[in-house]
Amino acid sequence: MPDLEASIVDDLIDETLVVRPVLTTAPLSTALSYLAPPELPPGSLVEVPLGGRMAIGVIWDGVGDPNIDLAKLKSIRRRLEAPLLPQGLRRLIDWTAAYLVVPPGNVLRLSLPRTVLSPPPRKTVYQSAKSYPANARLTPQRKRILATLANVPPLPAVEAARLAGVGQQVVRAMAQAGLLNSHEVSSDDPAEVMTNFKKPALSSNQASAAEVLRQRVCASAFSVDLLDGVTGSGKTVVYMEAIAAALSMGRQTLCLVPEISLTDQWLKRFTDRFGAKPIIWHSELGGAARRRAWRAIADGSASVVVGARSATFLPFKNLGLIVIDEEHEAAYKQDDGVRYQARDIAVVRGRLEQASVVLASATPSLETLNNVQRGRYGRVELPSRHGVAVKPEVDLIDLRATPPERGFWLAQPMVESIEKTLSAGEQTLLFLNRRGYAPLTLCRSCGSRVECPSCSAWLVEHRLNGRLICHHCGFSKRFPNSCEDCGVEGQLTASGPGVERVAEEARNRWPKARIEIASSDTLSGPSAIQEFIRAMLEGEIDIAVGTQVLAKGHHFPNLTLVGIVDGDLGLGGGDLRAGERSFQLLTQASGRAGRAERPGRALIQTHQPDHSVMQALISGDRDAFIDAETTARKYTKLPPFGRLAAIIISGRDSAESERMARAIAKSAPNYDDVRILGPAPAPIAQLRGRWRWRLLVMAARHVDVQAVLRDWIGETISRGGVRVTIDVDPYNFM
DNA sequence: AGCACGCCGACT
DNA sequence: GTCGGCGTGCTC
Repeated sequence: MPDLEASIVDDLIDETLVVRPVLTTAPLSTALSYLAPPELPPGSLVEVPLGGRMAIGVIWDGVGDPNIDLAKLKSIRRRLEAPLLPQGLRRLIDWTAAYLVVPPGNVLRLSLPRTVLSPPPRKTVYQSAKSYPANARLTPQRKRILATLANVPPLPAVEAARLAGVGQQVVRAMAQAGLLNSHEVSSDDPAEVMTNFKKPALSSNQASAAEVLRQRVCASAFSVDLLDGVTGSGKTVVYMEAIAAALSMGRQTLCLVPEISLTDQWLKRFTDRFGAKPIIWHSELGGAARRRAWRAIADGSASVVVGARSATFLPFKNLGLIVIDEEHEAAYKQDDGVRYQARDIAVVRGRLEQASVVLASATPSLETLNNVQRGRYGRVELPSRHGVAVKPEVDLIDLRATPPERGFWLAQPMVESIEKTLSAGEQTLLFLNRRGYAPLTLCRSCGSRVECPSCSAWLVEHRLNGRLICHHCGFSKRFPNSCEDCGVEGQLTASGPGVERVAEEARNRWPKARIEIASSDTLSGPSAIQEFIRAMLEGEIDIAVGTQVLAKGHHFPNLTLVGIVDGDLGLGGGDLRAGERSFQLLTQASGRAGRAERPGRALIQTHQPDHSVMQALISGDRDAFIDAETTARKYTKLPPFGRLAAIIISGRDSAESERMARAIAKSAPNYDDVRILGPAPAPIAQLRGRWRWRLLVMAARHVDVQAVLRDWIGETISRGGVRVTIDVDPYNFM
């Protein structure tokens, strides 16, 4: 018998109940069936009994399983006081789960972070009663309260009392006496109202690009456009006009940005344009702010949301525009848990919501450019830089011909250029995408290398705090005096450069120059970054030595030289996107030079001056580089010309993991046009104490890889401490 | 994911 | 004699 007595919702006691699907956040392969009132709309948030406890779920679309054993059926316990999960999002969750071969409940969890479910705090507000009871006494204090409340919206007691200059007890007594009415309202402040505050002056190129995007938004249909323009061409100004169009259509905008790269500069431009701050969504958001944002997005009062990749799964009520800034950024790929590519999912969401999608980048991804070529995406180009700045001149320094002296990292031509820049009173950026002092510490006595105890990776020396740190798991320890293998003292020696070491060299060469390091270690948090930017702008720094935190975004008018210390870093590693990514990063870094009236110069130190990435950088011919990469991918049948999925097997026990990996490989089905590589130990074989093996599935474009994976592996599973994870369209091969 | 059910070590 | 370790399996 169905469990009826404990189950029925307070306000639904007399309803007839029917079988309905409810998706919970448990990692189950389908929605479960429950008894629920037929008139509860799909998307209602409900509490249901699940395996001896209560779980949060959402009434899903369609009908419940008609073949379900009636004895198993339970009823929903209650409906939660929350906005509906909109239909577009429900369809997106189903689509994403099927595409990534993960349980839909896991995807639902991305849309329902725990904290958003707590009911919004309420407060009691008071207003004057329509008519006063005959026996009510009107003292002078009471009259002042009535006068105060006469022409304002209902106020909380404290507030009314303060404005009237009386105690709040007066207010409460008046409510008792029937002189005031009270009611409960949400104590959350409403989202700020955006207006078409201040239209910017646009160049003619920008104006025509903005017009194309405006028309797309006004068409209220699905479309995708690449907004393609070099750094400084004004992409932000242009897509803000698309946001203005969405505002005027009364539809919401989602603006995705990589990580929390949301700068004060960007926010200032936004508020200057629209007269109010957007809703901001990222992983560090606190509980209350998160709940407020989520509800405002779901009830439609939030008109513009700027967020990191997790914002892709927010419950927009009426989404009309999705902007993906820096669409090529690898940070859009989530690399644990539900491994989604936010850019790709956002495009699907655009289709489900009949929204316009704008992909903005100076160095678009090969996948996006391919979609443009195939005519699936439009392209809006911003050809020239806005204003007077010119592209930097890019030159290579062949490290084979002019290597730096032993123990130094800057080659002679680089040193000379820096000296020229210093004497001209201009600024230099030395770019090296490697934190710390040295990536490897070895013992001169026994030759051993200092490794992380729980990862197969070297510990990186950080001299600023005297520690050795694992960049993969965060393990750290004090720099030891003696080698742990042979015990010999004073023989541990740094090998290879990090930003700290390059800064040390620069300080030795130019003792009078003001040199600062900019990496996530020295610039932790927005205030430190702001301070660094200020110091750069005011000319308090001559040479900045930085990692990719410096590669993008900021305008430093007096920065005229960018030196890439190791252009080859990132080219190796057998990652299919290594060349593309390297090109993007080095283009971004080089683009820092000379943005105002002064022409800039970028110098790249490399051992491979003939490499296609280096040639593309000096010629500035992005399209030729992309063509070559595209041809290579076509030939090797790699994405977007073929499909790729990784199967990652990991466990604390090395032998168990290997055995599982081999068993999975052995059970591989034989499909046409599907190749299976591996199992092979992952390049970082042990990570955070887990031994990892990988298989790679390569399939032709027409193959339904998801079906293959479902048949073969099922969803992500965990047995005997060994975890099997599927990564569709992997970005990270480590 | 939780939480139950289920078989082997050190404790009031 | 039990309390409890977390290994396996199910949740409408």
